[in-house]
Amino acid sequence: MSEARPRRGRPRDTDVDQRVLAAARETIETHGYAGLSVDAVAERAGVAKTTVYRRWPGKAWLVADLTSRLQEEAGLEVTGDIRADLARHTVKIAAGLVAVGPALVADLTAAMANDPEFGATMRARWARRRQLAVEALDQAVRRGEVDPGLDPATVVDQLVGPLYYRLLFTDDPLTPEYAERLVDSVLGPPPHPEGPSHP
Amino acid sequence: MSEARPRRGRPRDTDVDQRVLAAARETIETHGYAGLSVDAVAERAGVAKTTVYRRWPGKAWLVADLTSRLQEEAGLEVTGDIRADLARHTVKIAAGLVAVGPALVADLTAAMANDPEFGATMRARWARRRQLAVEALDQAVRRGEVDPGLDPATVVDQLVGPLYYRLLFTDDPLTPEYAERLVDSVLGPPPHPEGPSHP
Amino acid sequence: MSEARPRRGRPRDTDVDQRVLAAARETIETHGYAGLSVDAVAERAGVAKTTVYRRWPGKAWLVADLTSRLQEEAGLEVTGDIRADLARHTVKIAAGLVAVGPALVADLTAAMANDPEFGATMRARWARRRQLAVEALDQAVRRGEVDPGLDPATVVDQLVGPLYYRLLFTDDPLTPEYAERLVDSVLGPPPHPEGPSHP
Amino acid sequence: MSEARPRRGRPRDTDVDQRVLAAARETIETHGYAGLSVDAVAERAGVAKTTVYRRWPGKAWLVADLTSRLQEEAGLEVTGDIRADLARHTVKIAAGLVAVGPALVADLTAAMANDPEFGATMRARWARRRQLAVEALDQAVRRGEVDPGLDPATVVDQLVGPLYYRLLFTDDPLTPEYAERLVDSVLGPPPHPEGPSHP
DNA sequence: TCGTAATCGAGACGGTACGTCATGTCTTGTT
DNA sequence: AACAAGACATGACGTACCGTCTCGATTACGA
Repeated sequence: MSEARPRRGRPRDTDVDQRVLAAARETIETHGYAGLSVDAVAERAGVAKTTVYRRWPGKAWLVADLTSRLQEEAGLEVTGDIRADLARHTVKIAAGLVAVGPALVADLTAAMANDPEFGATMRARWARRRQLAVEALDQAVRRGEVDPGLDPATVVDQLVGPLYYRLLFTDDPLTPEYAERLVDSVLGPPPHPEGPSHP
Repeated sequence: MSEARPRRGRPRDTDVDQRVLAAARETIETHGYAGLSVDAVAERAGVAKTTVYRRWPGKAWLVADLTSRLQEEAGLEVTGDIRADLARHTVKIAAGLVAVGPALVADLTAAMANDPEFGATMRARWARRRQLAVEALDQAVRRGEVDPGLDPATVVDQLVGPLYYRLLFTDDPLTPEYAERLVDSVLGPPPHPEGPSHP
Repeated sequence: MSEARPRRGRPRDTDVDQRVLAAARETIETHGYAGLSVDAVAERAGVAKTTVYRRWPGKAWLVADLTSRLQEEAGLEVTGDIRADLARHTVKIAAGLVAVGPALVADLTAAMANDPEFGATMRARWARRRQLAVEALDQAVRRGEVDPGLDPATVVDQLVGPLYYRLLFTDDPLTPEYAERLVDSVLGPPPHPEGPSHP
Repeated sequence: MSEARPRRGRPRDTDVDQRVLAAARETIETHGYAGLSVDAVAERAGVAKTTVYRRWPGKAWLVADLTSRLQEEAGLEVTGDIRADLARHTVKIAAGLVAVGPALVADLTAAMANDPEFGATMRARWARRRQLAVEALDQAVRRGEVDPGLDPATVVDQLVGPLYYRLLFTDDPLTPEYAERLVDSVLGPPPHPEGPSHP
């Protein structure tokens, strides 16, 4: 990736990325998302607009970068207990979405729909995460850990889709409990040590 | 509902709405969603821009109106067979979303997030539809038609949420089959009283 | 002028003119001249915009009407003492201009320049007043009352022109003293009973 | 005066000013003053509207700039013969006003009355010119070159005021002869040291 | 007394321009 | 090269007037 690069000329100021991203976050906090213009961010970061565009191809990419740092990495941990794994995963994603907030997500969505290249990139990024969850679930199905009638891809959509839906299209809060309820809803109620649902 | 108003002043030209909406639809079809400016729509409709703004507070409201007409009215029909009712409903919503297309949906989403008033209005509009489905499912639960462990609101989210999710965030197509699969996935496989498909 | 007119139909509401003009004056006082729109005036007068346009061909004509009522009729009184007559006349015009104010005058000026018909009408209206002054002065010249080298038309312009000039283009106030000074300046200093300027 | 500025950022395209002003002049010539919109000028100049607004705060300022270039610089030349100096000056101003035309002048006047800041700026600009003439005349008075009873400021108003008055409020033409007649009218007929025209 | 004609209130409508905002590119001089 | 500064093209936004129009509801006069 970083092949010896001869790197002629003045080297890049290393903390510019941080300053810009911080400025973006602060701008959103103080002036709301609507006030997030590249000009404003650059000025707040004490950086020229040119410098911003040298690092990110456009506003959408900058925002995408910002959001991916706001979310903790929602990598799926596979422990063998698929229900718990999915629950943790779903809760993490929900938390990430809440941290980022509806405005950012919505704007990125619009950018994805209007800029094909950006859309493809973002979709690919998320596809990987989704694929991991699907595979884990698929293996659990094969292991007989969950109802064999379930389609793994559909189930995963039914875990993640409602998160975005709630965030963007309803007034209801996106809580960890909600995320867990989603898991129970598709996988069926969890078995209890004492007194299972089907005695 | 409010047909009793005294009707003062010059009445609105009845087909202006139609002309504007038609012009908007045509503009999107020919120039893509990105080319949809209020100026362009007004000109194409043979109408003054001010006339457009008299009827719709802004571009977003016009587009929202347009989309709600592009979707067939996804009113939930209650027949007593909740599974079939929900399936039909979900398929309809999916078809509506496909008809409207990701770009429109995404942009409206962004508008909702940036204009609080618009967001509130749209959310309220959809909340009604959602409420109907929740209530129908709730009654089916009480009737014992479906698993009593299911939370109606969560289930409905798991039917509708994935539709938006697929449309906006994945490359996978949004088909009627997918919509039906969602129903089966949360409600469990359909019972086969008289002869299953593969006996 | 008012030839027997059959006067069919509903007669005009007699005090509408007054109400509209009053509303115009009030609007200027409270919202400044910039806020003087026909809509605003009509609303304030409790009158429909149509009604305004039925009486005045356009905004400029309304404003012209308003100004002519703000100025007291500056008809030239001829007493035989041309210097005193012109002084009184000039002072009256100055007072009228001050009462009307620069904004109104300026806007009427612009309207005159942009609407030929309106311009012609207004010019004709003032031409009469000007002609009277010129004739009075001309007779005084013939009577030997003033310097025979003076051109009456030029002198009158040098009395009235500076009034508009001061009002519109300088910061200096338009006082009665200034108006009188103008007369002295062109006609030479007034003769004194005891001790003339050239003993 | 301020040529010492560090010159940061991309320098302004030097001929943009020229192109815009030329476009404005041409637009007025072809489409009349009424057709002078900032949009039209910008397009004709091959320049973005924003670029116009970067240089001139608004339409009025642009037009004002244009007019000041249409008038040849009416700086007062002081030769010692005050009568000739003032005559030349007055003729120049008259010529400038004619070149600019009543419509422009009238509209600028209206702009001055409606936008206080613009008005103040324009008044200040002209005040300098006026002050110069007043001072020159004042010195001539002290030198005994003209009637000591004359008030310099009043006289200057009586030279310039009638020019505007004729241009804007009468149908009479604004000729050089008229301008010269104004001078004779206030200063008295010119002395004929060596042989008058009609002895 | 009843119809006819004009007035009035209300507000829709076409038209035109305004000034603003944000994106992303480009052009300087400076480090 | 990277960087700061800022000019520039582009394109849309929403607003404000103007003057015209189309309704329904009045209000007189004349047949």
